[in-house]
Amino acid sequence: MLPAAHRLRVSGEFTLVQRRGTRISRPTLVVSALVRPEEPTRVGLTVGKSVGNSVVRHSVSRKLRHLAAPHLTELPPGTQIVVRALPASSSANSAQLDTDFSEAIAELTRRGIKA
RNA sequence: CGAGUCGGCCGGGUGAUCGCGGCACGCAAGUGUCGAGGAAAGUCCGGGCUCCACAGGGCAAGGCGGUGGGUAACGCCCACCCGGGGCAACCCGCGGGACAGUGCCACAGAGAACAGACCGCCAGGAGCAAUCCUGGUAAGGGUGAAACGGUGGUGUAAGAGACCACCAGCGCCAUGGGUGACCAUGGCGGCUCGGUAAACCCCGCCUGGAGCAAGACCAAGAGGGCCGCAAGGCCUGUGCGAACGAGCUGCUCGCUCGAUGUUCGCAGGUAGGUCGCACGAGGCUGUCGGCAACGGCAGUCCUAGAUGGAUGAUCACCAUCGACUUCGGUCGAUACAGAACCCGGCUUACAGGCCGGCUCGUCCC
RNA sequence: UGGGGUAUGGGGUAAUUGGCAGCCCAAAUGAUUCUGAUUCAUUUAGUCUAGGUUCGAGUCCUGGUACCCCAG
Repeated sequence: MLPAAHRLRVSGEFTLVQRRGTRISRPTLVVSALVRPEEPTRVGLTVGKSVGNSVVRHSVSRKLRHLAAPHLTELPPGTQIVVRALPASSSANSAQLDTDFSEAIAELTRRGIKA
């Protein structure tokens, strides 16, 4: 699970990462990332209304938040990540979400992340 | 045993490892402990709480609507009354007023609201006849959701509450019962008056406005400042523009304030932290009062508090359901749904299961 | 959190005292043509949902569902 220090909180930071960052998409989610070396590594989640009702959205965001924790150390320091959940994620179990997220992170490190 | 009806309850369980949020202890590492619901939902009513407003008069606007009780309050709940449905248990009802006034009742039909006469029936007259004219009548026919009492008789040219008996309905009176809505019995009256107020309306009762992003405090602040490394966000001074009025939170009268002014808009938007914020119309148990809703008393318990927003992941065993089965098991699934200031209700969603009351039918003793 | 609105065939839209649910496009069938387009004729299909008031409801009332908008 993510401690509070590693969460993205401010609305402006979300738009910044999603607009300027590198973007990788998988069937269940879209990952945007941006390196800002002076910041701690942080992750933010966006789970829209199209995913499902409140119970489904919370369950998806809990799974994603749990999955993000082990990847924090592999990333370059100061990486800002925004994970946007797509409607397909409502029916996916956590194993599928894990493979999608890990692939996305691997793709990001291979391609390199914008600064 | 079958069919039905009403009500209450549960909402997967146990354990292990790794994590998240609050609180307590600790210098720290960490340890301990607590951590979603019956609807947390929809936001449809009612209240607490907070701020604003509150000299007064008038007019609007909205809501509610049998009676009695419960409650902090309610449009909620309980009991009863009345009307309708059901063999019954029981269910349903925005259930005041149509003699205050206005409006509407399509089509059909002669006629749809101070009744009226198409066919018909009867009498008189005209005519060779078919038929026509005048008058009486409203029993029968037909139309309609609805046609100005029903059945039987007396009566009559034919008929008719014209008269009589019974019944229905309306009004009044008396007696009895009930706190009351109302009910029962008896008598009298004229003989009989449509529906719609979830149409306008009338009557009675109730309602100041906004909402925890309410609101309070701390910090800082004068041509700038605060938070942030930054991107960016914020506070006010100030500037520009518009109006001449503004306030009394619907309108108006009236009153008060105001040109060094007031209001609105734009530059320029809801926050850095703390509190509010988890002990409350609170839960459980017992007992007493009450048909019940509910209330009194005693004992006992403390039970989420986030702010991009905490409940997740993996595994084992069991439970329930489904599919397959070589009957050993294997595989899959586990409803509706997630607290955001807090309570009381209503409404809606819900896999599956448990318990109880009552009614009807059949059989047996 | 507070407030407002909409829902009518597949799509877009009418319907006022409450009295036969229309119109355009689309679709289907047929005719015209050697074939297609155009044109003509015909047809299918609808009041978001559950109740209530009324003789009668798209319209009035209540609850619900979905969507949209406004303010903070």
